[in-house]
Amino acid sequence: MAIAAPKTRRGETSRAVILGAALDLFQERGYEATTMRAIADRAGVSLGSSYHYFPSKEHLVLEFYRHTHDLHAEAIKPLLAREHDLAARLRGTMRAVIVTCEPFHAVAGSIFSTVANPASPLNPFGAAAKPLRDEVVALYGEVVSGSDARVPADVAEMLPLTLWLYQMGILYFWIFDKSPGRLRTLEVIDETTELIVRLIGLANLPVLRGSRRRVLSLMKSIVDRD
Amino acid sequence: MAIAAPKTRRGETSRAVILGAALDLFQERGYEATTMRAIADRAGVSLGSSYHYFPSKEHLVLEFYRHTHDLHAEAIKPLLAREHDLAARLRGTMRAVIVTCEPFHAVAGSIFSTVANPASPLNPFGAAAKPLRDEVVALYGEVVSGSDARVPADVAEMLPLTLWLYQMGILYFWIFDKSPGRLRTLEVIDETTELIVRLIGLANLPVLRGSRRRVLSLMKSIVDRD
DNA sequence: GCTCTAACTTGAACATGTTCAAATTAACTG
DNA sequence: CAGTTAATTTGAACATGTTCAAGTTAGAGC
Repeated sequence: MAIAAPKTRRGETSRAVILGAALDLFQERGYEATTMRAIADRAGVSLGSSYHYFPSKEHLVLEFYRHTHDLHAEAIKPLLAREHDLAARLRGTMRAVIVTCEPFHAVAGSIFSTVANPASPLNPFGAAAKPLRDEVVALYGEVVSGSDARVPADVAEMLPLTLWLYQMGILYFWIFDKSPGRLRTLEVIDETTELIVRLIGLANLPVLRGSRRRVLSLMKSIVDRD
Repeated sequence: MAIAAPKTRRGETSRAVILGAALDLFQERGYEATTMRAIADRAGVSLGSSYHYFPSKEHLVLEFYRHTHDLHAEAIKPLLAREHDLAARLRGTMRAVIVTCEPFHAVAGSIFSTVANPASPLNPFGAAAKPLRDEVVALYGEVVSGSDARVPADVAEMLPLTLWLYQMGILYFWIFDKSPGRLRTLEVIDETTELIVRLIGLANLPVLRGSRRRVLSLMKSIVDRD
């Protein structure tokens, strides 16, 4: 059920032109208001041709995801190279998510819900999304490992995955955010990233050690089971 | 955009019979596989008639929500009357959620995603869902207030809302749970409810007081803003 | 250059959520 | 009981995601 890879140069061109049209239209009109016929028209191909490359309208969303992830990863490269304070790295990374996704704010809601469906092949927890999910988790791994913070090994193991979840939470908040310049979300990012880093620092307190072990082993069992 | 209330006895009957057919079919075939035509057929009315009472297929879901909430509230009454230990109350309440929703497990995925859409009138954070949301939050308020746990006032204020969110998280986990008898989710409930209660107990620790204040004021500002 | 095959393209056809103008029903008024 | 009106009911029509059988193209092998 994977997206069929083009086998010829003509195919590659068609695929690219369809995807480009889709991304444009999603941005212009939103996900639901963009019809497959409109995408085909804009791309200059027939309706059926679109379905040759993308099994469904939803599958175009996965490409949309990849597109924004690539933009995001590119955007934070300088930050990750320069900055070594964990709070600053995390804050910068999250801010960049928001900034990168801003052009798609209007679309994001319907996309989010489309993708939240566990039956959807595009569900972030599912198999089809694994390559991209792994990339995103790895990116957060780099945010942590490239910092000078001393993170206990058991925490460090689960942290990237946790931050990936955290990013989804922030994105869901951002979808609802109607404040000018999405300042509200930026405030929440500043506040929560600092809290997260502080909490990591507290994880070594003797009183918290028991709970921490339980939280981590619970998370581990959930991840491993799937 | 609210659901049109019937004005005559005939109307009441029609509405009830349509809703009943929808709930049955959702259970039998799932949300997506249930067509509006099938609902109308089963109810013995015409397609257009269904739309007279329910503006969209999604609106039928809200009724579905209310239905399960009522079942749930009824199911935990004895527990809440008898038990006063917070952990036990919370555990029992969450277990009852899963048990109550079990017949709808197959449907729950698509419903969840439908409802997760911020543009949907049924979004749990939106206006249309407010009456039901308030009821659910109030129920968790009772879970807390009826217990003998000593909860700091500022924590107690945000706790019901937090538990409502927690319930949604558990439900999302449950949707993915394919273990026999949904035992996996029950385990997670047992583990997390205990962690929550323990965390509440820790909230008074001097080292945590600062973070606690910040978390709570952040949550408060988010809730008040909306 | 010819043939063959796989890749690609096409548009009609289908299913389903939704809309709407017209028809029907029931209840109230005189 | 006749007339009026509002509620209800109907089914045809529309838009859009998706499928598919048939047609077209381009490149590999000879």
